Amino acid sequence: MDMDRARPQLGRNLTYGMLDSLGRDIVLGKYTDRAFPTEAELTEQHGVSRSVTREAVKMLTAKGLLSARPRQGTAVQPPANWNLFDTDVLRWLLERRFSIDLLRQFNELRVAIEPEAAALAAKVADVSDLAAISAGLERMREAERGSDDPLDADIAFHIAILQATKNPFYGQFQNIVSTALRTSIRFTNRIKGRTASVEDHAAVEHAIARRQPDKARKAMRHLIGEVLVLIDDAAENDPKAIGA
Amino acid sequence: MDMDRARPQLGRNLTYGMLDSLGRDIVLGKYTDRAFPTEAELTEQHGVSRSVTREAVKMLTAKGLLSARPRQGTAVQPPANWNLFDTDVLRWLLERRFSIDLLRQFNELRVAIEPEAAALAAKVADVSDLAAISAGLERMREAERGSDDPLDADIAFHIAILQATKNPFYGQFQNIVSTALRTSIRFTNRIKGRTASVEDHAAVEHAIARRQPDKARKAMRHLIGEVLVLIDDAAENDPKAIGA
DNA sequence: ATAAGCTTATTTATATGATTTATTATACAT
DNA sequence: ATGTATAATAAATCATATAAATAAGCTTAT
Repeated sequence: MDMDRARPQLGRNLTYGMLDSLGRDIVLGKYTDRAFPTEAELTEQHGVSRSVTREAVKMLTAKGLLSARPRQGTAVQPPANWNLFDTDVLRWLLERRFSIDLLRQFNELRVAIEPEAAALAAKVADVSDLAAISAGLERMREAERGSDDPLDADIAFHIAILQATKNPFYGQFQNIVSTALRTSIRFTNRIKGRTASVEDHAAVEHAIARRQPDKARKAMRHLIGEVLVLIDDAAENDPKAIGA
Repeated sequence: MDMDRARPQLGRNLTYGMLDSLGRDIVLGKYTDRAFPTEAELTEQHGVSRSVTREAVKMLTAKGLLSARPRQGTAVQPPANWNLFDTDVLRWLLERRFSIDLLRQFNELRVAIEPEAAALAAKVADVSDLAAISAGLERMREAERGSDDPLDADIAFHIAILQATKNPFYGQFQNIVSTALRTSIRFTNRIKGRTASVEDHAAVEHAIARRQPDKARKAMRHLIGEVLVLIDDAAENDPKAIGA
């Protein structure tokens, strides 16, 4: 009846293991057509104590996935209430059956955030910020020659720009962009031998270093626009969800 | 030594009351120069059970404000780890000693998100979306005549556009924008008799209804640009934090 | 018939004690 | 110095008991 004991290795401890397990199940839609288990049932199914169950449920509540009321039980919240900017939630979403729709929607967000971040960076970046951005670009060049990891380099570049804005709201997207890029890499790599265009990235870096906000914005917009085109093409060629 | 018993009226129950109380304290910086209490100390100080304490701490952990490890205790995470897109966290931040800096930074985010949302809406909004946007605008007109609440109307308009994008990542900003606008209203109203320009909002609505993404983007950008100018002026005239 | 009030069953919420595990500082030995 | 055992500490876990909230059904007065 159970066989689903929490696996501590998935998290720091039982609570985190259960958090991860339940989070995945919820996002996978396991409970769309049936009631979410009661506290007592969860406890039995996972073979843990009530404390562990309750604390995992409370964390999922804090992330917007669940709500609990006496007598009524615990219920999955509508997806609109889920906090997509929580890296756990975002990771669960991206790791489930891969959805090209979600990837497109995420990049529709990037095309808003990152060009504006580049423009801001061009205004307020200090020398160490500029150094970090240049370093990211340099890593991309090295990756092209095979001596660095292309994904890590790409991420480092985008992260450095978000950091350079000195705006904590843009800073938030560091984790979010990292998570999303890391999880969607299998897909992006499949599209073609495609390594991200170093030229396009260099144009962004150049504009920021020269303190040209408008140019930086346009260059970044072009760069992410390319990704969106790529995604739309892929969606046409292979309309069904891609990959696994 | 304590006198700080949790007040259930602040939340649905003791746990939520404690969540709110601790969240405020953390954001206020109460623990920047001293260690965060241990589980046992929190329990005693707030006059609640360990269950309540642990569950509140777990929720704050899920929101990025705390982390707990055996032997080391529970510690406040650096602000960069806080999930600013969690409405609780955002509300705590905005409700503490008011910071005009935070308001500016938030509107630097809006100037990225909302113009792009308007452009997207111009592309994909359906009739009911357009109706909701028009309804928001109409409410603003009514508010101008005194027969509706200006803040609610303004929020409804912006929310409707985010909703119309059909993109869940933009949808997330509905709660965030609502929270921020609602909390910063005291400030914005103080700047001048200032009601938001209905004309500027009408331009956005018009462009979306006519399916003109570029015009919609520009109109929205102009609108929020005005707010930023307002904030920067206020910051110059009164460089110190405003309000309370 | 209908609405208000009462009862009951169910589920989360709270409290508390005991035990276990993870971590780190310290003492000790090599 | 470097590694190893030990002790101390705080969270993590388990177990159990009691309280509070509330949905649903039942009763009763009108």
